[in-house]
Amino acid sequence: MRLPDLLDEAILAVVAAIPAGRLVSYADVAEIASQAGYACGPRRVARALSDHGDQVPWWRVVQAAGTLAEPVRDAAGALLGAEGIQVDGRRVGLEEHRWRPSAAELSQVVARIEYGDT
DNA sequence: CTCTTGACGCCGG
DNA sequence: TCCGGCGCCAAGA
Repeated sequence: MRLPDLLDEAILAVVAAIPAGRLVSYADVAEIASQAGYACGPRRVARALSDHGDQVPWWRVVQAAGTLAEPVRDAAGALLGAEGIQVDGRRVGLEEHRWRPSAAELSQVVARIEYGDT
């Protein structure tokens, strides 16, 4: 298990900030992290979660089309259902539950990154 | 250095 | 809607 680098920590901090019952896409996480000063793309987010996802609510991160990532489809579906999100087989309502961090929430994320807390 | 490999995304058909 | 194709980008081999 690789040790998380600085960018991983930033990505994890963003995911950790997603409220229960809300969703974001991999690209959203990449965008938020970039706004926080840690530029990266969706594929980088996917890898960070693949390596260290167990430390954060990874199931709140879904694909841009609202579909669940194949390798973790079942687990994600169960966890999301437990949070009251309707799971239609392989898809969820990303648009309806999408989380867009306010300026305040964004600065909180930045602070947690600086603090080194995930 | 090149090549493959993804928990991805966008655009066409 | 569902694919296929291509772009993207960092990590390993």
